[in-house]
Amino acid sequence: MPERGRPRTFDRTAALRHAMGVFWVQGYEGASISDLTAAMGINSPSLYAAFGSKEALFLEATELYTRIEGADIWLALEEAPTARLAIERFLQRTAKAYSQTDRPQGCLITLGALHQDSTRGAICDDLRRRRAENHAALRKRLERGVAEGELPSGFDCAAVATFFATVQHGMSIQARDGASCTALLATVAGAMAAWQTMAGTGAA
Amino acid sequence: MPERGRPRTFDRTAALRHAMGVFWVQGYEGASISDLTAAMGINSPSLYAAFGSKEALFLEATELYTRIEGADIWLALEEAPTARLAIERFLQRTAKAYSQTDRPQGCLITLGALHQDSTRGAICDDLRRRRAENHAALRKRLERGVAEGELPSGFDCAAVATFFATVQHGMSIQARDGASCTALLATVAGAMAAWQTMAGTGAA
DNA sequence: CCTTTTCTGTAGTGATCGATACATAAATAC
DNA sequence: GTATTTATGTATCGATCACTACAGAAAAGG
Repeated sequence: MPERGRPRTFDRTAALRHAMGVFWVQGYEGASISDLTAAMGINSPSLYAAFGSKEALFLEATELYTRIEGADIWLALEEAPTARLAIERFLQRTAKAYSQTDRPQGCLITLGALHQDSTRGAICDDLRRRRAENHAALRKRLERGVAEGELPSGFDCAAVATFFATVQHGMSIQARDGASCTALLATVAGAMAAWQTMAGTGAA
Repeated sequence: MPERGRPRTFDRTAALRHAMGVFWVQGYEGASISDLTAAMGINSPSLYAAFGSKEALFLEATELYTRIEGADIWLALEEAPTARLAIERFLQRTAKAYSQTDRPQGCLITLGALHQDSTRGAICDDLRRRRAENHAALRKRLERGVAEGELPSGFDCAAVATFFATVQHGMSIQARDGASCTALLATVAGAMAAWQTMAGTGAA
């Protein structure tokens, strides 16, 4: 525990939260160091001393985002008694969260860095990994549904997880285009309309 | 027809096509003038003389994209005999087009500029307008289905159009993450699984 | 006290951003 | 021919990019 030296005069976590907000609105490459330091209330040397680089700051911001903003959505998967309810509540919470007007619309993980270029492969890789984790969480919940007899044994959990993950990704773009919670819930209803067909026939 | 003056030494349309490819891969702000001129085989003064500005070049590139790359997908809507087949073929052509390996994955209109900032409001507005046009095309095809008796009179065409547009947007991100055509077709199957439920109950 | 360690603000670094000035080249108009 | 018009290549422009050198300030260790 390094208590030596001049103590930091700003709240590191609060600054990180502000940086997360900037990345959320503007994306990785759209957020300049000036934007970040202005929002964080510090000068650039403090940013580099505390976080290392813009890239490292972004990675910490996505980690915070996953923990703070994303947790509630994904908790729905575990808590719901059936796979069907789990998916439905997961999408409904997504609709609500993505359209809140007191924060940026859509998802930082989905929209943060879609265009790979030479300098930010690590950023894209990190976001892709997180998106893959989300897909895996959906698939595992569906597999639990199969194991518990709610879904037929031939159910293609991976394909259905891809479908619902794709819907969620699309909702990020709809939300970024200004879609209301009501509009997003209409999409959720559409996605859930697929459930009975898929659950009945063994999917896909 | 201005035949006066020194004639242009490059093919304007071919250069525009190359610029479109750069914007498609890297997005609006990810594509630098250097990237563009290198791909177009010209120097920056020629770019500005022929296209005016980076912003104007992008707008022309999206227009070309809509006309060349997007036409085939949207033609499916008009040609198919039923609304159901129209939507299904529309999504299937999307799956194929977005996953082609001889061009960038996903859609330029969807992925080109998702982060609004002060300098590129016109770009975002243009892409949003094109996305809105796509939504309107889907809605109109569904309304035709209602008019022709294929769909019930209470069918919520706008909401269902939103659902399928959202799926298509999500497919852009999946494709950008490396999803194969097969994987995208699984998502299409999922989306179409919703059809019979929506068509039977009056949707949403 | 003095040294060490760490943070802070000022003021930059070289690189690259989008966009141009300028002289020259190549066409038409007369 | 000369004048006019437009395109081209070189060589930038000021602004901003991500990042940092440096000196002073504020703490602990001795």
